[in-house]
Amino acid sequence: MDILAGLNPPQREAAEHGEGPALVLAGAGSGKTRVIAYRIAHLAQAGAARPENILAVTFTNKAAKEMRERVQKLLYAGRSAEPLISTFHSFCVRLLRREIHRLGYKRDFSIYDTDDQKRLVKQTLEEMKLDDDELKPREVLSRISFAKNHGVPPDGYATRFPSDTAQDVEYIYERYEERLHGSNSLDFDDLLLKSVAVLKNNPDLCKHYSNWYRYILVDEYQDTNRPQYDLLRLLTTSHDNLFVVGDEDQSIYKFRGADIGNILKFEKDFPGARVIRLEQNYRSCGTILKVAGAVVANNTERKGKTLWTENPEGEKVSCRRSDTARDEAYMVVGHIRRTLEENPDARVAILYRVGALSRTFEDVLTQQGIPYALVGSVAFFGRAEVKDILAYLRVIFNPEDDAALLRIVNTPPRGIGKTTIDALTSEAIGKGVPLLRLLREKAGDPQFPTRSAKAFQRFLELVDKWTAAQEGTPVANLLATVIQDIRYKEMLQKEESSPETENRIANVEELLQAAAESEQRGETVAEFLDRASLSSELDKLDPEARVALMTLHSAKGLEFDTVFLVGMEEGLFPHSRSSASDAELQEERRLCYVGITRARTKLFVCWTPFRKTHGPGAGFPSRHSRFLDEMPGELVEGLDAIAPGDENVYGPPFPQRPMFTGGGYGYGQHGGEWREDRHADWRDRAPAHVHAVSGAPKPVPPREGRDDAATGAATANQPKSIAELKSYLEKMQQAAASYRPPAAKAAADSGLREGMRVRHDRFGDGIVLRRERSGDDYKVTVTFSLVGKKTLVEKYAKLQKL
DNA sequence: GATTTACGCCTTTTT
DNA sequence: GGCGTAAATC
Repeated sequence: MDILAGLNPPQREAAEHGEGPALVLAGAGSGKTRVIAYRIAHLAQAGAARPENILAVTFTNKAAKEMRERVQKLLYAGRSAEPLISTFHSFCVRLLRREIHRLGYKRDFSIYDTDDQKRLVKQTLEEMKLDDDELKPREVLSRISFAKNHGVPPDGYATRFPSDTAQDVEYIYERYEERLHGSNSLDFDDLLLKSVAVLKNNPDLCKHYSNWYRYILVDEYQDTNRPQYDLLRLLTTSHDNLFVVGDEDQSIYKFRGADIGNILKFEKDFPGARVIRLEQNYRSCGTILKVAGAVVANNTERKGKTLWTENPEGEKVSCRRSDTARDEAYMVVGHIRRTLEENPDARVAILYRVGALSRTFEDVLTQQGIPYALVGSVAFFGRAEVKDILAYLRVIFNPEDDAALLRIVNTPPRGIGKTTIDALTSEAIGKGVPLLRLLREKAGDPQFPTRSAKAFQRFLELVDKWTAAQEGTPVANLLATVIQDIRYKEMLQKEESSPETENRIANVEELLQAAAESEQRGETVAEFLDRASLSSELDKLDPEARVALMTLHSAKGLEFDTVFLVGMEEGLFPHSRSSASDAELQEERRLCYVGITRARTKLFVCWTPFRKTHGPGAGFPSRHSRFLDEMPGELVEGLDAIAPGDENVYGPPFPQRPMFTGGGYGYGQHGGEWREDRHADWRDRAPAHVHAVSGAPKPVPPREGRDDAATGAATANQPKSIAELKSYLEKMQQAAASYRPPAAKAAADSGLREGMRVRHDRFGDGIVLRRERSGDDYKVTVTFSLVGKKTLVEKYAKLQKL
């Protein structure tokens, strides 16, 4: 059977490509996963390579899993050997578990997550007696990560990246690396870097792996970073059968070190590379594709390709302006409701730039009883209770894992307090000795305070007991013993008794279940821990879910019938923190492109001038996203709500500026020049744009070229007349008035009394237990039938009397 | 040393 | 309105 029969000519050309490098430029929805899967199957079936000599790398577990399933469908099931299809990170872990001893680590190394990393940096900061106002752990970490990924060792840091804090960072970086190594642990970056190092330092080993993996395929090549690139180079030392698939227009991980240059210069890096373009899109309607193309055409950093489709043109894209974020949510959910009524099998997604936007949509969906799947909250393995238990396992497995030990040494509380820990930690660091070993010394040290020593002894006895039992005990049983010994569930119950507790206990149970399943699959403890470290929330997105909520980043690679792109506002999208340079702006635009191209048949783009950022009172109107301006007016219905007017009525167009976080933004006129003024009140200035002007919708005039000024493309959204300006101002004022927190009224007298039955948006129905003054507001304690007792601030709770 | 309360910050994106 | 850390209190 010709397994390639279902492919179009360029897809087929790619799948049949023989030896040598190849670059497949695959536009959104052009079937790139398909091409990789078919190529793997083809290589194996045509006898070019044995399956086990094929390596395919992806970025997410989800993509790897999908790929595996597709390949399995194409090849006969039940082969003894299978191609290795894995993420970069799991491939590296696999490699390192075998080879890391060559770098002076033990094979039982731990993988530090962000929490662990932060803890480490924080300790060093404390030790240095530095205000963490000056240097935030997160910032330090990202600078360290940046240095590591650019091959800059600690002692070269300050010279290479001079700044007033560079010396401090260099010092922290140095300690950080020392302690990581001292804990026999690797951080995320290390997984790649150490893999590269081990291959680089051992040419024979490198050759061995390169010989083994005769054919290497890479998905999402545009997202590779420098170490990933280095790794691929090393793995291709004895051949150049590197087949990469990517789309420069979907490169959205620069902040994480992805280097779009890798895909742009592939042909230079791998001379003789065959380049294949996949430009036929099988996913979206013509209109959606054109809109996406028009937006991304504003980017300069691209190889350029034009997607086309045989799909119908479809409906116009709909642009919706709402008065508030809540209205936006109601509007979107209303559409979803109708969509699902028409077609219960439809798959719908709400996509946003920042995760914080999900809440309002969750509220409204819950309220209306529409089930949804949220990607990106706290992942299962990120839950505190799960991490606690796993930390126990980590310590048993790698006794040098200080970060894990610090996490569990007083969880549950066993009388080993912060002061004691701090003292011991600095001593351990000073001596360069793992914390657990120091604990052992102290437990037997007669000079040490007996109370603490006793506590240590009890703790160590447990650890020793588990360590002894580890061999030959199934992980799940081991974990069950741990949980019992430390009375973990009891601790959870003691902490708080609410539905949340049950949830936590359920999570602990689920972890045991996961351990048992892992065991059944024949995985080792290490493999179980590795999977926990490398898994993410996206991996378990229910593909059956009708409504999915996620960030634009998470949405890459997915597709939906209907997509709502919400929060299309300047400052939010493009995000203010990503609008400083043209390169960042281009990345935001690619993100927008990714969002648009997720939609199969219908796309909504939504915005509101009044999105409450944080806390009440910061209500400055925001401008609609410039990406809306970049969409062709004739393909988008509803754009006229942001009606452009005559260009010259009120002088030059207002410059577009990012929104500044922290205090709203505004523009004030000073000395005849528009400039940013964070404190300018919007009422004091002419509006930057007009919307919802009654009647006279005017098509958006064609935009000619781009204004490449540093401030971004200036657009013409001017009020058309004084009358319109007035009505605009009135609208704004009305909106602002209704925008005040309900507090003002509530504080006067909400009429709430103890014993009353009330309803809460999220918590459901309940009874007021207590109501007491607090400042110029009331605090109410309510027992909800669903979630139990909660104390709420009346002005925020928006309780409805029943 | 542990628990409770207050405050300040938040909002990039994540293998 | 939530979360995490710092300060206050037992």
